[in-house]
Amino acid sequence: MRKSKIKALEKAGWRVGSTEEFLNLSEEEVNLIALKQKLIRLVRETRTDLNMTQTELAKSLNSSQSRIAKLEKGSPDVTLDLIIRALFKVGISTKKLAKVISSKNA
Amino acid sequence: MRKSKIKALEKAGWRVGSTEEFLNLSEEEVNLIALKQKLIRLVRETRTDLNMTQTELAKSLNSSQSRIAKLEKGSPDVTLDLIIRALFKVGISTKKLAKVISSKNA
DNA sequence: ATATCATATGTCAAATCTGACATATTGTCA
DNA sequence: TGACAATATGTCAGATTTGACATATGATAT
Repeated sequence: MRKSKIKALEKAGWRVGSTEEFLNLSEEEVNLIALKQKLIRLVRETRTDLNMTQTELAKSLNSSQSRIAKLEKGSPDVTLDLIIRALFKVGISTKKLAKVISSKNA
Repeated sequence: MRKSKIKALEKAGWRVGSTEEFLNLSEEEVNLIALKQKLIRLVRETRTDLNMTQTELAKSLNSSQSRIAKLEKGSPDVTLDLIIRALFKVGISTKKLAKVISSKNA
């Protein structure tokens, strides 16, 4: 965004900044969200590769289809704990896990 | 198995770690616990390397010293989310994170 | 089009986790 | 020894996450 435009917007009463700033997200929260996104993608990819349904994965985790759907959709109330348990359940190794974590976001 | 059950059993004198089979801990729960242990170690190591106190780390995370103490002691009620946020707060990169995750337990 | 299976969305009570606080323990100085 | 800082432990009310359920939407057959 052009500086002149930013100034103009600020004059009009807008606060111009990054999305993170707007949402008041701290650095480690941003990093955590990015990490979750990578892992969530991996859950869905791996699950579908195994021709497994959300319902099947849910049952094996003593969870429910709706929760897995929320997980894969990135619902903010899903913990990293559940994501990681799902990953282990679909057979992801710590090595693969590490690889994905250190990879750049798509 | 629920954490509350594990806690109850431990209070009653059982050692959970060594009686996995009897307690019917599933594979992904065991893996999750092992993963947490690795990361917990990394939190303490990195924090002390930075000459940072638990109180200081807690404040920067809007948490409390007692929670960080529990985290570093491996209290079962501490989520992976909090552990990872702590790691990012002490400056761990995703690369380093990945390295530790794929490393063997000491 | 309709039957069927998979996924998405909304709600909620119960389970779990949280920061806060008090207090105890440990370590480290003089 | 005692004072002091750091860490550990216990408790708890409030906040968040959970599985469960109902239901909607989507996808894919026949």
